[in-house]
Amino acid sequence: MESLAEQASLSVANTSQHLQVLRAARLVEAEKRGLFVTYRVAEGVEGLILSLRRLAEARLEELEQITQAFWASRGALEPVDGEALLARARAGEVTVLDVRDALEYAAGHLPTARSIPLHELRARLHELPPGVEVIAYCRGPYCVLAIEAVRVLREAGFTAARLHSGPPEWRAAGVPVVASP
Amino acid sequence: MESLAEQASLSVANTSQHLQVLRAARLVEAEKRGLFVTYRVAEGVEGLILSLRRLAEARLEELEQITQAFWASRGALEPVDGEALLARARAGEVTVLDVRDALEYAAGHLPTARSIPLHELRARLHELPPGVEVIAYCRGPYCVLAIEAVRVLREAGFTAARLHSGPPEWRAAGVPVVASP
DNA sequence: AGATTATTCAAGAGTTTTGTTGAATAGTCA
DNA sequence: TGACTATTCAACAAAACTCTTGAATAATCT
Repeated sequence: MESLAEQASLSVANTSQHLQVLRAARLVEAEKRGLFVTYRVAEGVEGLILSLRRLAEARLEELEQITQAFWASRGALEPVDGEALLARARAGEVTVLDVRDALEYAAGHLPTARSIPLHELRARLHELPPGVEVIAYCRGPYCVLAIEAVRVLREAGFTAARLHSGPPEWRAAGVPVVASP
Repeated sequence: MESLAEQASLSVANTSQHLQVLRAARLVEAEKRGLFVTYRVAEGVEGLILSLRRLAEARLEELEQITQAFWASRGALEPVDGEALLARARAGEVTVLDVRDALEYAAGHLPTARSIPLHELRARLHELPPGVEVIAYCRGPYCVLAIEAVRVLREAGFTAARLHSGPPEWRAAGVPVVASP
């Protein structure tokens, strides 16, 4: 909650009110665990959001144009995808990097991924095996964290690329997404 | 447009404004044909609405309870479904009846259906072949026109039942839906 | 028990959305 | 061309939503 309010840059009270509304609408579920309350997006809601986005992509040509231009202007960040990635990661050929906040990583991430939030990346570059290609991801196609991460990694001499998709897409596609305790 | 404003019981100007907003959002398409403008829900939007409804049905148990109670209180209107209906209709064993407005019928209806808007039904009962079972439908599961139609038909001595689904569901399921010129 | 912390509640201000009214535009028919 | 009709525009009023502030509640720690 604390963390949600901060990420949305809203007051804590306002965030709480929003969550109450969403809870009354059964779109999120709350679980009280000691002093904290954990909120979870309800089953099926993520899928609807993805459907909505697909419709938007299908109908708004200018959206595609804008995002294309944006990505192009950020340098050639060719999207990488596919499940072969998992095998390559297990074999140590690539490092899969989750650059979202630690709490988001804990809530669900790719099995082989390690967590370094973007704002800590520059200071923790030494944790990455040198000379190994890095594949960074964040929340999905419209999240810019991984784009920035790739920039930082390339500046530091790494071969780096961005994974276009994120946890919501993987869950929808049946790709395993694990949570940390 | 005229007809949309009336059905929504909104002023014509207000209806026009809503449609302009929806058009700017690419959710509806407009086509000017002489003095009138024809509006059409854009491709894919109907599907999103169905997805949204499915989510609502899945998550809101009270919705199911309310609708069950409502239908039960309206008498035993067992829902009838399936494509065998089309065959039976072609064979003349049942009359399929569309009780929506004439314009809605024209925009798309079941191939074998004939149109009698609900408010004209009592006066046009004689058009129906006597002694033949009638299956009435309207806009879909949450539309009450067909429920009322069944009541009227039974009062008049017909064997009548309600088709639970409507054109949006059929289109999503690939059932043929035809339009009148 | 008392202090501390995370979350929720309640009242009010600011902003956005929705609706109304009356006039303007554009196409049709005589 | 001029009268007519369907639709849209523009300005304003009403309603709903969002956010802030300050206090209340509930669980934890010392």
